[in-house]
Amino acid sequence: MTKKKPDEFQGYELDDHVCFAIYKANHAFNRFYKPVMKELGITYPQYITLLALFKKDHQRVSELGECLFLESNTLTPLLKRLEEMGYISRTRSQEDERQVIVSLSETGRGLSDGIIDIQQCAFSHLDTPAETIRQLVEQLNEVQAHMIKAKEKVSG
Amino acid sequence: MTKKKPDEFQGYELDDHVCFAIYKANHAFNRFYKPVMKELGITYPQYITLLALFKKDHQRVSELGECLFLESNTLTPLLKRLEEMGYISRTRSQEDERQVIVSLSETGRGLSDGIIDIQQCAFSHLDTPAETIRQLVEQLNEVQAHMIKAKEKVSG
DNA sequence: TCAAATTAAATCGTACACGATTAATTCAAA
DNA sequence: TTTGAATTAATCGTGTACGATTTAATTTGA
Repeated sequence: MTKKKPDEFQGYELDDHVCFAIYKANHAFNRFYKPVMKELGITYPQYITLLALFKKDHQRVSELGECLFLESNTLTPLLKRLEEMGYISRTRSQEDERQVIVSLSETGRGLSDGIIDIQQCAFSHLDTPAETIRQLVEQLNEVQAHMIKAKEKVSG
Repeated sequence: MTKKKPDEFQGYELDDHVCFAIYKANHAFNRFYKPVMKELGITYPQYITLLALFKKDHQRVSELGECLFLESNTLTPLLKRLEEMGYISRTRSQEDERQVIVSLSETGRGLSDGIIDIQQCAFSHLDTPAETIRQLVEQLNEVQAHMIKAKEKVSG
């Protein structure tokens, strides 16, 4: 019986801390962006989705899903809300009626100004050298890649 | 008119990438842990909650909320599910009837063995030197702290 | 050519997240 | 001591997430 008792349980410190540190940081970004995005009338996931459309307009639902790591079960209702608010349009492709093309409306494009201001604000508050942030992003992407591989190995 | 047009929109690269990198890494951990936790009959948030209880048993709901960054509106239903499954008990405090004390059951404590194995598996798949991970965690905690401060300044 | 396999999105059920409100208890000040 | 403020959970409504299934359109192969 080499297992620790619950009262002494610390978990495997490092992984425990990485996953929890990421959980906390993600929480913090959510909580920062949520109220400021509310002033634009959108949620944080809707903001992330719009960013993807700012970068590349007229994407299919599955294309958007690939870059956001979401599927139609999550995206469809989210996109319907953005459509109801008039920020995007959803139209069936002519060539392939199965595909739905998501496009920014004029109003939707107009959100980019407010979003730029908010991003600038967030970045300035990070108060961290650009190079440090660049390295952090690189490391996070590595961790992400490793965990995706881990998932494939462990549970398909 | 110095603002970029949507087609050229890149956002403020660094913040954009940090928040998105964290979003993606969090996703990856979620997707790794979800199926393996399912074999134990629990969800990822329930796993995080149990970790907090392994570290300190008999916490109040608000105490748990502080370390998990969650409030009763999220925790109450989650804890009720853990109680229904027999992993914890929820009892009103004798001294202060407003407080609910959350305690691990024998079965709940028994989960720690399986959880240790899973954490070991996750950590080994990270395939990264301990010191590197330690630094990453530190940086993430700094980013988190900065964003919490940013939120306070920007939207109370 | 036309039925079977494949693909894309939508739908459904369950479980978080969270702002806002409510209910019950305790504390505190007049 | 008694009313009003403060505290603690719980409740409610909306919006993600996601596994599993369904529907509709396209592709493939006999």
